Amino acid sequence: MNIALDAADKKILELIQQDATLTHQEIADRAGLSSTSVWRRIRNLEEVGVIRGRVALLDAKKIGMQVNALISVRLTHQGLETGKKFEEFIVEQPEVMECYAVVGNYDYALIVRVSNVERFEKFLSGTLLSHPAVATSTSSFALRQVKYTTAVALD
Amino acid sequence: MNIALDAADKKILELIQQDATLTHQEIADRAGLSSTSVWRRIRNLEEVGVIRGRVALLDAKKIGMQVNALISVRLTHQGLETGKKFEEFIVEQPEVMECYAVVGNYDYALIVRVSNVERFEKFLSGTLLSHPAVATSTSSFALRQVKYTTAVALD
DNA sequence: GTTGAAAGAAAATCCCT
DNA sequence: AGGGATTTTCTTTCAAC
Repeated sequence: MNIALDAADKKILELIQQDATLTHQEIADRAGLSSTSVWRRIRNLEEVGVIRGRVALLDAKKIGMQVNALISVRLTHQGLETGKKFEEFIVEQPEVMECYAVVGNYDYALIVRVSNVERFEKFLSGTLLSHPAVATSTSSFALRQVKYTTAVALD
Repeated sequence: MNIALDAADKKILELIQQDATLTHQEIADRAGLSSTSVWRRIRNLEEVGVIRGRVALLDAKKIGMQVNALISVRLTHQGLETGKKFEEFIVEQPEVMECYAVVGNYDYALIVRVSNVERFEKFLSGTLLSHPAVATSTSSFALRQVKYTTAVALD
């Protein structure tokens, strides 16, 4: 399950986590490798699934998706079946960017992104709270996104 | 500030948010455009900053970054100066994937990713709680990442 | 002003040592 | 693992709508 990375792999991953448009040659120069070697290593990292994919990141504000909400959800029952149903439902909701199963006062933490407060209200009462597995929820709006990175630190 | 997108732009963005390795020709085929047109539109979307960049996403579990923590932070003072210092500090911490300024019982919500619980403990007491602006914090570990997407829904 | 076809440049991929 | 040929893709140009 756990894949070992050498220093060259880590360097490559650090670079492409920040900028996936770098050419193999640019990566090779910065990592002290040949471009063929970079190509082969990236191919391997993709094959074993360390690299899940490459995506374009958008500036959500610039396209009018300005509301970021943090929601805590408590389910009606904590059994496996209820959780499974809820999770399948969550994965299908385009407004939900992230969902974490947690323990404690609530069962799930969600990060939701919508264009405005009306849409949020619609998502909350029309979608989330309408789901039979959901008992209660607590929402708060993010005033600002102080930091957002997809790059995990490789230590 | 807010940039208007037509149907073709939205289709292109939807596709490259899911997979940035698609060629212009593949995008063109799926969006009903020519590859030149796709190229020009993507270039414009980059210039106006709608596309912030392209990055490689990794499978954090496979490289041993298995601990995902959600942390609520309350500052000692809610003045601008304290907040600014804290935010500058947070941006520099590689363990912090996301940070949101919120209102309510606490001031910031953090998502932190580290390799193991020892590293988390080190980050929490050695880094976060050692910062003079931090008054209190509440942490919970994510049992599971149910959903994680970087793709915002364009409606 | 926006489109698409086709040429030219650049990069990715594969082969061979 | 690296150098170089081949293939694919990206970028630019230019003519048409």
